[in-house]
Amino acid sequence: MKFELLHTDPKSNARAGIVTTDHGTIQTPIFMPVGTVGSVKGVHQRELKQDVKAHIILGNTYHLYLRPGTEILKQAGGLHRFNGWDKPILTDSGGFQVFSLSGTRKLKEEGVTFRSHIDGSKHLFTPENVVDIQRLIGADITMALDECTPGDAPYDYAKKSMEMTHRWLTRGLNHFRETDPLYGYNQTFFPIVQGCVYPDLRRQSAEFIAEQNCEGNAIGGLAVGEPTEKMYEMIEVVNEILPKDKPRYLMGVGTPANILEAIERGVDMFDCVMPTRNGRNGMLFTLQGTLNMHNKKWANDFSPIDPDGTAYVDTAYSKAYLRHLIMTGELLGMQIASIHNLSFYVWLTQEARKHIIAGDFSTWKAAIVPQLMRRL
RNA sequence: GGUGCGGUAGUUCAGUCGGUUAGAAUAUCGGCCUGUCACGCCGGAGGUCGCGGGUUCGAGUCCCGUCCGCACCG
Repeated sequence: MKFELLHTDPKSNARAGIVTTDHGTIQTPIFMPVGTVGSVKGVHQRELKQDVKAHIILGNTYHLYLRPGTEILKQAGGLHRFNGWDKPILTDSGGFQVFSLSGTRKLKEEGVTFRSHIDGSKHLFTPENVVDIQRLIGADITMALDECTPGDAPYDYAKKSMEMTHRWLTRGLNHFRETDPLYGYNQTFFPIVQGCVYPDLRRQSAEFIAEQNCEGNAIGGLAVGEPTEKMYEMIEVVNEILPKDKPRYLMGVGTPANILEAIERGVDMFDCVMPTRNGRNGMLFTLQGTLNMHNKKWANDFSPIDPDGTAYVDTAYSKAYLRHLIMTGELLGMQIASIHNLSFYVWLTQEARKHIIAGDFSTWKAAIVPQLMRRL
């Protein structure tokens, strides 16, 4: 993997760059659609390319390991061959599941024991075997196993957790460097900054992560319950330390406004389930603000879903029709909403990129953030 | 015409031996969702218990009448 930094905004830390992988390039800043089990829910690969214009999608180690399992993925020749997506893929390590499945897991120095949410069976994830699984999945960008601490974790817990995440990182990275890709193209490995909402821990973590000299770095443990301003503050603290010549990936964030604020603070890559999950649940993100398609006021609004939108669905269908589909639980409604939201998210990051290159990012951002936060 | 069963929220239905403010599902209205256990979750509103009498301290519940629906028998 290679990263080329093209422009930095003179008035902020916003950057435009290009990540090059063996499966193609990624124009940063970029939003990456989440495809947990090897599918971006409700959106097929052709739409991801033609409408959403995704540069890269995610998969999840925990979910893919449980189903279909590594044996099938190996037989398939990796996830790209399995799901027909020939552009870059990034896999999360399962670190988020350490957080989200906290009711059914046990943390130890060795790793984390999960109880499968599907059949209750027990599985051990270690920093090393998570590398092995991601080798088998064949993601272009793999992630270290971390503990994503909740936003309200006490200082002592956050510190201990961060230190373990660092020890896990050393083990995972060593194992990654000792092993080879399986399918004839390169893979890379991103470490993850933790430290909760505590600036000194975040600095300490960012310094440790920066020392590893990986090809890209991630910021984790944010948007997990802490106030939004704390999140922005932590991004600033961390990005003062993370190397400028490597891409920075803010994991799991966020709303359109969150993303622009993070871009302004020097983040290059994002992923979030919001555009797909909230889309399936009837929420639309647009440049004018968010719409709840459940609201009665759209029932007879025959105007296009999003007149400013760039996707086919934005003008092909009316709000009234989309509301009808959502209210009747039609799969097509979820598909249209997902395609619209993902298109908007990718468009938004690419628009940010254009403004960074043009040199007017900050004024553009300041003008549209209040719009994005409106509720229509 | 007779007999039986039924009539409770917009809809489909629970409702104990007669006992506090008649419940559920669904629909509807509104909210939530941040490295997906998530086509999910939370909440609001919605009732002259077909109608009219009666018994009772108290009736959706028991009795009488009546209307409507369904089934069966003439």
